[in-house]
Formats: sequence, C-alpha cells, structure tokens
Amino acid sequence: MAKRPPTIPDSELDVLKVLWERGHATVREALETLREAGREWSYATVATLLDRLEGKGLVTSDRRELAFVYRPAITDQEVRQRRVSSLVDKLYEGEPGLLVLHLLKSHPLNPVQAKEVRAVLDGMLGDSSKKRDKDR
Amino acid sequence: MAKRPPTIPDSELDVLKVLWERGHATVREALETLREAGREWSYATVATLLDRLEGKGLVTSDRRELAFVYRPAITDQEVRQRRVSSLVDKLYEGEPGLLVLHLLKSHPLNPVQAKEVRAVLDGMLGDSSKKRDKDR
DNA sequence: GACCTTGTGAGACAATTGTCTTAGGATAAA
DNA sequence: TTTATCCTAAGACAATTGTCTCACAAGGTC
Repeated sequence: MAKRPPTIPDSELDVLKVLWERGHATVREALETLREAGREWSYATVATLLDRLEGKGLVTSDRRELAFVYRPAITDQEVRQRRVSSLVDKLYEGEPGLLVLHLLKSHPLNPVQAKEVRAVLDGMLGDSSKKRDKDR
Repeated sequence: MAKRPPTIPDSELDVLKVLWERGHATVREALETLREAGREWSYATVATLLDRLEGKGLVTSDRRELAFVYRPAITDQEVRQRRVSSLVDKLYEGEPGLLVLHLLKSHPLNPVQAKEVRAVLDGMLGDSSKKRDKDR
C-alpha cells in the first residue's frame, strides 16, 4: 500500500524553490532569498515551512555549526511531474493531449518555443507518419 | 480590487463535474451520480459541498418542487483555465511553452493527438516561419 | 391525524495550511 | 561575565477542507 505522496502547499513550494535555486540554505538564508523575491515572511514562518517539508520527507537537514542546513530531497522535475499528472487526471480525463491542445489554444507560445515543440513532436511521430510529401 | 477567484478543492471539483455532465442536479441526484463514479459520500456531505460551491458563486440554486436544483455557474473551460494558469505561473515561470515541452517528454501522446497538436502549431506559426525549404 | 420519507439548516470536528509569538539554549562581543 | 545575537522548540490561532450528525420542516400514506 504505497501511501500517496504528500501534498505540497503553495507556501511550502515557495520555500522549496529557494532550495532548488541555491542547493541548500539555512532558515535565515532562505528567509533572505524569499524577502528579495517579495515574500514578507517572518523568520519563524520560514522555519515552520522548512520543518513541515522535512516532516513530509521533502527536504533533509543537517546541523552545521550553529544552524540547520536544509537541502531538497525531491527534485523540481518530480514536483512538476506530480502536479501535471494530477491536473491531467482531474481535469483532462487522464489525456495529456487534451491539456496540450488547451494550452496551445489559450496560452499562445512564442515562435521559438513553438518550433521547439514541433521539433519534439516530429521526433516523436517518426518519419513514416510525417506529411512531408515533398521529400519523397 | 478584484478579489482573487475562490479556490476549488478537489472534493468540490468532483461535485462540479457532475453538474457539468448533467447540466443540473439536486443533492440526491448528484449523490447518486457520485456513487456510481465510486465516491462513497453521505447525502449531507454532498449537500455541504454544493452549499460551499454556492457560497463561492460557482453554482446557483433554485428551488423547484421539493428540492433545490443546482446548476454550474462556471464552465469547465474556465476552471481548466485557472488551474493551468496557476500551474504555469507556479512551476513554469509563467512560460506555457515549458509546460508543453515537459508534457510531451513525460506524457507521450498517441499519434492521433500528436498530429492534431502539430496541426495547431503549424497554424500558429504561419507559413512564413516554417522550415519547409523545399517549397522555395 | 399519526407516520414515514425527503429535504434543509446548523453545526460539529479533525486535518491541513498560513502565520506568528514566546521561551530558552548557544555563541559572540564587550 | 554580562549582554546582545541568533537559533531551535513548542505551540498558538484562524481559515479552509473533508465528512458527518442531528433536529426539524414539508409532503405523502394509511
């Protein structure tokens, strides 16, 4: 019975992001980074959030010198993965294609990205199914 | 100051989905549909959820005969829109393209969808930017 | 009328989230 | 060593979410 992955509330996510960016941080360092990013939290709030993240196994801590140093124990990719899968399951009938279509329609890409995406798609489809008749 | 849109917890979303499917429903009808879909909720729970949804302005109710009849006041598209935007903002630096790329890599599409997506992209890019050199 | 069946209203209650206060241990500075 | 700092521990507290219980009203049934 795999217990389902812990939820990551937004506030905790913001803290986690700091750890991803910096690799590791003490409470105070995280606080400062967050301040710079516009989050007006108190020291204790950040400490609580790191604590909760540790409780969920999403960060680890080890005591160096005075303060605890926290490091992420989950990657940003992993978190994205979870969020996306959950979104697809909940609102797109488990069909990632529907989400992609929706995205393209409602959130237009810039040309550079669009091309990049198309390249990936071409790769995925493989030559046989392409409609590049001219090449024949 | 537009007050930010209300959050829609998962349980409420499940109820909302029933209304989208059916167009409208009483508490009992919603309960039954949910039961069929595997949700083992009590009548009161569904009533509470509909009530909360109404409090948030996401459904309306009018009393026909005995029971209240609830109808969605927000479309599924709207909800999807919100969730996707929030995801993009929170985990993809506001760049929908990054999400699309991620999706394609981690959740492969079936060929039909892939082609459909490519068609949309081609439309979006317009002829000028295509790399169909052969046409020149 | 006395009784069910359905439905609503009003809350209860625990878990999670968002934020902070306060007390006390270590460390560094005077 | 007295003070001023910085850190953690412990928990407070309100809002939101997930679920439910219970009392009571309105409509049928015998």
